[in-house]
Amino acid sequence: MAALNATAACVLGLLELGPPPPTRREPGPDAMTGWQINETAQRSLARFWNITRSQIYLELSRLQDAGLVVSVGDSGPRARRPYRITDAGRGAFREWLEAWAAAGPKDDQLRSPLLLTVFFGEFLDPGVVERLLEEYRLRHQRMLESRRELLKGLSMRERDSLPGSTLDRGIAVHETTVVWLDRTIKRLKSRAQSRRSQRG
Amino acid sequence: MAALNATAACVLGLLELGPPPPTRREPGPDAMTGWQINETAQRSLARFWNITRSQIYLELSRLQDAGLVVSVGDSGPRARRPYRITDAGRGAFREWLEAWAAAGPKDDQLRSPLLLTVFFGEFLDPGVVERLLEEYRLRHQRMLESRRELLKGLSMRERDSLPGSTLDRGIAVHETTVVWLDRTIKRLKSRAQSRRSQRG
DNA sequence: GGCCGATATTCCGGAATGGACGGTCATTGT
DNA sequence: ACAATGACCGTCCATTCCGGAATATCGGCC
Repeated sequence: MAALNATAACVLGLLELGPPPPTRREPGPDAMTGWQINETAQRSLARFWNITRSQIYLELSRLQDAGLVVSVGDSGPRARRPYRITDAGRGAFREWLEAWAAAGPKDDQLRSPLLLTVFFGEFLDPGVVERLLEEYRLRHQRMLESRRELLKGLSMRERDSLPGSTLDRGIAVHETTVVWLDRTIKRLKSRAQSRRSQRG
Repeated sequence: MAALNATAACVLGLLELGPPPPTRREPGPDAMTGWQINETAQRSLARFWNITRSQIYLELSRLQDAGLVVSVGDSGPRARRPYRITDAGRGAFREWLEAWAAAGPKDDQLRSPLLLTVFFGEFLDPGVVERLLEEYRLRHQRMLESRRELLKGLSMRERDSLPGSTLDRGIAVHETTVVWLDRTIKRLKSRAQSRRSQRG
């Protein structure tokens, strides 16, 4: 059987973790629809591992062909189709995860619109850059707060768990970003200042 | 003319910035080969905006078709083909950049093997996770140092420039990561500890 | 003069992206 | 009762992105 790709592995992983208890809706025990998988992914994984809906659905049908998930019969209302992970699926996921870990550390791949804009910022009007950075600051501040709320809602046990640590790191990065944005905005302003005084 | 994609825009931007003076080789003034563009990108952009060699070459020939770059005649030794940005290219880049900035803030897209492993870490042997995190720590520590070196090599003016700020942020993020890794490793160890004492 | 490693480009298959599209169901207003 | 609206849910598509294989040229070294 062909090796899993990252999205397929994540789908399996999320299925194995099962639907989050609070949101748990009809789709029987430990079954999730593509839509639910996507929602869950967006709330957890997506912060550090991008995933798209279309790819999730694609992988779900491939995983079904490979017998790693099964579509549970009662498709309920609408066209939604809940899937459950099989034993073969659990095995494949473990295998993938072990190979993944054994492959050793790999660099992050990032696409940061913020950093790209700053990098090419000298070609833009300083005022435009400054306004944009202020907007980013606000945005990161908000995210920071919302994630702190999230952390508050966790039990001690959850906070110390490995998935909990990923939240920790999100918070740290947002904090760092806000501080860095403040510094960068200040620099921009002082440069504008000195340019004005040179001219005047 | 069709809108530029991100890679095409980056190629134009890098061409406009021109080859870095120290490495400057034959390819006439302000001309760069695909290879050089890629090298430059990997040293600067790539930290926060992923780019692949194959896409660079693809976009170069498209940009040439669109008249935004020209291939300068003297292809020198080997099959290498230097390109220079045209006035139309400069215009297109400015346009793209302004539209990009005007579109407002956008979230980063990240693919972090480290975070993904931690997220699914409960399915792995704790020892394996711990070793892996140690390796990541070492790696980030090294990157941190190399980027600090880079910063030291910059003039005051360069350090305060917008591209210089992106370096700043890289340093901040690596620092944060090392601290977070230490914390996470410590937690892992203490969990192993308490599990052992429960059993014993 | 032949081999090797660095330079340089091309090509390809698969994965990822983002948005458009088309249905279905629940609610709400009339 | 019925229409309209909007939230659900899944599919599809064009394009971009990714990584590595294949290829070819050159410089230096024995």
